Amino acid sequence: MPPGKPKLQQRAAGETGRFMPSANNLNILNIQSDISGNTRDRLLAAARKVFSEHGFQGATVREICRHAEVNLAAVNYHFSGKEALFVAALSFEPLNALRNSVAHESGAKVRLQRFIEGFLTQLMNENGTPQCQLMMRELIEPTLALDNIVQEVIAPLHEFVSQLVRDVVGAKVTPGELRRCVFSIFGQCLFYRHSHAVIRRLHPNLHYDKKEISATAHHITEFTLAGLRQIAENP
Amino acid sequence: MPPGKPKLQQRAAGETGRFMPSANNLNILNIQSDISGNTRDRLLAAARKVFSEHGFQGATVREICRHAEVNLAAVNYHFSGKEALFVAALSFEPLNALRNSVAHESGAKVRLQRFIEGFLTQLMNENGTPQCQLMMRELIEPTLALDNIVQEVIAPLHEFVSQLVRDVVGAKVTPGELRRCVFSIFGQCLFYRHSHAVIRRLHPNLHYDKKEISATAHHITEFTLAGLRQIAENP
DNA sequence: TTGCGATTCAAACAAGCGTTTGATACACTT
DNA sequence: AAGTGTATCAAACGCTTGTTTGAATCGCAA
Repeated sequence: MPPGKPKLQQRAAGETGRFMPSANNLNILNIQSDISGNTRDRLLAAARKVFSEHGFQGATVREICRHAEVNLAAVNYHFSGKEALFVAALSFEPLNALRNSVAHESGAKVRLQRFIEGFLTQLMNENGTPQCQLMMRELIEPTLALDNIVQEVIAPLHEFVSQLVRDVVGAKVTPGELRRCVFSIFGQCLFYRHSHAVIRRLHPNLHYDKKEISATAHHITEFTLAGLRQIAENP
Repeated sequence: MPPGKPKLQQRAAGETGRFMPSANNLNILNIQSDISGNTRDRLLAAARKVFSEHGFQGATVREICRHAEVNLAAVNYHFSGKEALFVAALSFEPLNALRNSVAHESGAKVRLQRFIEGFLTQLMNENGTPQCQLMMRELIEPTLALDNIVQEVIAPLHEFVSQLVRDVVGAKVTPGELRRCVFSIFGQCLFYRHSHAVIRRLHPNLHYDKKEISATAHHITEFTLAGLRQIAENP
């Protein structure tokens, strides 16, 4: 039993578990399990996957634990519960890294192109980080840490794109028009994630591999730049 | 008890319930309840409201029945269960009506403008039909009748917008570019619904009344037309 | 009035949920 | 070798869910 109130563990980074549980001791048979890391890390990885697929309400801790091959009680031992696990599974690094990597490109149009392509890649990359997809899922099902997410990631991201738009259309654009331009950019990108179930049914043979993502990013960039020029010319 | 297997009632349209239940007999005190119609219709109305707010998984039949002021068992009596109630609550008429009303406008740009404004209105209108919002909710949480919805509404809608795009950019556009243009249009519109929780947090003082919806529709139209012209000129 | 089918009711049911429990197994210190 | 704290385990708890049940109530017809 955990001593006192063991919730919200104070663990040093990289600390390893003490033993392998009997359900996981495939290694005594020299069988390599494809599960890596300790229980806590496996839980985080499984949580990102399951939460991003089914949403917070749709995901069950039993499925997460089954996927992580850990005991059911591990969620409440290593975290405080399902909700804390969700918050811990969130990660703002990929999107912040994208913002930073694009920021010191030269030329407004290049920065816009790079941002859209990077953003689309994070949204669509199936084998990539589900952390971004997990966050996008939260945007639609606003129950938990949305206030925090907006403050930490979304607002800086919108401000960043706002600056990109200003660099293209000039600083004399009205706040309302600026906001709508930013929304048009995000809307075009997010559509591919939010509506991907519909897209799959409309075009069953269409797969968003690296090439298709690149073509899509090129389209959105050209489409957007033309729209922005239109706004700039007719204020 | 219902005779045999009473599910999937065969009811004539407009048939009324036989008596007012004791929980609802406010009329003996001459108190006018704001609930109108029979049990089945009240259930449908409440289901549209609750489902569109919380999604299929998030909504509970208890909340729906409480909202409809109806006994809990009514869902399984008048329908076969929660899932059948959801399917029955879906309504394709508003979007099909929009398509038809726009179809016989003259001029491609006018049709596009009218469609975007009408679509945005159905998406955002808070006091309006929650049927469209209920359907849009289903697009993100693809569990139930999505195949049917895509076939009945989404596919015709995309085909309709595809024709609008062809009318603007010409028929020689490639299928891939055509598809991406349609996605850009829908993406810009749907953003305001899918991300409205984020928008509310980013701009707390911004409310999408009739005037703001109109301005937004105007922006999307101009933005899109410029993008389409760009596509048409650089094939 | 009596009987009957349709409808509504309160109550309970079975299943699934997140969470808790107490025992057990391990690594490490003394 | 014994003790201590950490981690995992199977099992159960309390609660909510969708659904079912059998009785009660209504309009209506004989």
